[in-house]
Amino acid sequence: MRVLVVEDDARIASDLGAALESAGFRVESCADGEAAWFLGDTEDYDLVVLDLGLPRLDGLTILKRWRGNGREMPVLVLTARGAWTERVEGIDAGADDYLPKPFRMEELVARARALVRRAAGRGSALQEAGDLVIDTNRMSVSLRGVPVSVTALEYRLLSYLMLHRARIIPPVELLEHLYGDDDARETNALEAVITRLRRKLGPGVLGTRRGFGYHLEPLEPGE
Amino acid sequence: MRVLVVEDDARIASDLGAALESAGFRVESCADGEAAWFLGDTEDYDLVVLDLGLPRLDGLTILKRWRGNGREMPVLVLTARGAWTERVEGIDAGADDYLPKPFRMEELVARARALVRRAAGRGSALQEAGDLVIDTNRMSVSLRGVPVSVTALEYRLLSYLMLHRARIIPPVELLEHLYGDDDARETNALEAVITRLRRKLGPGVLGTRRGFGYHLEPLEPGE
DNA sequence: CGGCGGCTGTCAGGCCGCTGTCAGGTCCGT
DNA sequence: ACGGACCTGACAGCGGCCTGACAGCCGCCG
Repeated sequence: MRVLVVEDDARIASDLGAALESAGFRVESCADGEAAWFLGDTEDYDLVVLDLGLPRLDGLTILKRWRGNGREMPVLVLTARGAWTERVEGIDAGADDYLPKPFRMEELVARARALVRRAAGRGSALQEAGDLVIDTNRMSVSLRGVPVSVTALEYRLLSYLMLHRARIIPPVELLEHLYGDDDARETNALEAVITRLRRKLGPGVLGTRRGFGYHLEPLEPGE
Repeated sequence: MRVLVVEDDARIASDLGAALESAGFRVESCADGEAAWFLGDTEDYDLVVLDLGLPRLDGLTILKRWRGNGREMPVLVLTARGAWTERVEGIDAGADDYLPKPFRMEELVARARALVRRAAGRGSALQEAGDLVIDTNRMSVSLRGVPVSVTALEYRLLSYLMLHRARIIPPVELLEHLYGDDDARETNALEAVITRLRRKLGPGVLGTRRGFGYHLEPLEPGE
C-alpha cells in the first residue's frame, strides 16, 4: 500500500507519516503543490492524503487536474476546521473523503484503510481457487488465464463452490441453492450440470467426494 | 451472534430487528446503501439480511463488492414477490439464501439460524483425540498429520465416536446412529466397518471394551 | 410467425466403490 | 476349556455417480 501525503506543515506531515507507516503503509511526503501534482499524476498510489492549503498550487486545483487526467486513486482531503465551503468544493473536485483539522490520528488511519478497501472493490472483483478465476462483476470465468464460457446455471454453481471453497458441499445444499424449490429433486439434474462443466473445465477442477459432495479442486488436506 | 439488517422500509426494518433480537441475535440496522456497504466491508457480522431495493447503492452491487473483497459472511437476500429475476441475480451475486417478500417472521428466523449454523463450521473446525484429527469442513480425517481417506459411513462412525469421546459407545447406539432403523440388526455390519477402519488407521486408535462397546483410544479415566 | 440454436431437465445405461453378508477364525471371561 | 463376543477376508449386490442422447423451452432473428 503506497500513500502520498501532501502537507506543507512539517510537523503535521511527519505525524501523518509516522501514523500511516505504523499502520502498514509505505509513505511518501511532499510539501510543495507543484511537485505534488507531478507525483500524483505520474506515480501510482493506493491513496493520497491531501491538505488544501498549499504553496504555489492550490490543493483543489491539483485534485481537479488529477481527475481531469483520469487519475482515480482515492483521495482523502484535509480541511481547516469549519471550512464548510472547502468541504463542498472538495467533493466537487473529486475527493473521496475529507477530515476536518484537527483530527485524531486513529480516525485518519481508519478512514485511510476504509478508502483503500473501498477502492479495491472498484476494479474487477476476482475470486480464485487454484487455476480457476471468476470475476463476480463481469460474471465471467477463466482457467489459467483463458476465458471459459459458462451458462448462468453453471456460473451459479461455480460461484457457490467458490464462495464456500473451504468446505465440501453436499448435493442437497447445491440443489437448494440452484433451484430454490426445496421439494426433493429425485432427478440427476445436478450431475448433468457437473458433467457439462467438467467437459468445459477439464479434469482437476471440480472434485467429487463420493458420499459427501463436491468441491473446487485445491482442497489442501489430502485426498 | 451479530447480524446486520439492511432495509430501507422503517417498519419492516423494525419488525425484522425485533424478531431477530428475540431470537437471540444482536441486531444492527442500516437503511442506506452506501453506509451498508461500508459496514459490511469493515465490520464482522455473523449474518447479513439484505433488502435489494435501496437508496444510493443497489443491494446487488453491495453484495458483489463484498464478495469481490473476500467478505464471506452469510447473506440472506430479501426479494420482492415474484421478482424471479432478482432471485437469480441474487444467487449469482453470491447470496447464500433468499426470501420473497412478504414472508412470515418465523421463516426468516429459521433461515437465519440455518445460515449461521452452516457458516459456523467455517473456521478451523478441527476435532482431535490422540493422534486422530477430524476436519468437519473438509470432511477429512488425518492421523499424525497424514491424511487418511475414509468413506462416508466410516466418517460418520468416527465423528460420532469423536463427539462422545469421553465414554464408551455400545454397539446398539452406533447402529442406531449409523442406520436409523432401530430394528435390531442381527448382523455384524458394524464389526465389518470397524475392521475396515482399523485397517486404515492402524492399531491404537479404535478401542474395544468387550461387552460394552467402542471408543477412541486415549480414554482418560483410569485404564 | 416459424425456424434455429442454446440451455437444461430427463432418461437409460453403465461403471465402480461402498457395504452388508457369510463363513470361518480368534480372543477373552468365566 | 467352553461359549459367546468379536475379528477378518472374500464376495456379491446396490447405489452413488458419470455420461451421452434426447426433447421441451425460450429467446433470437429473419
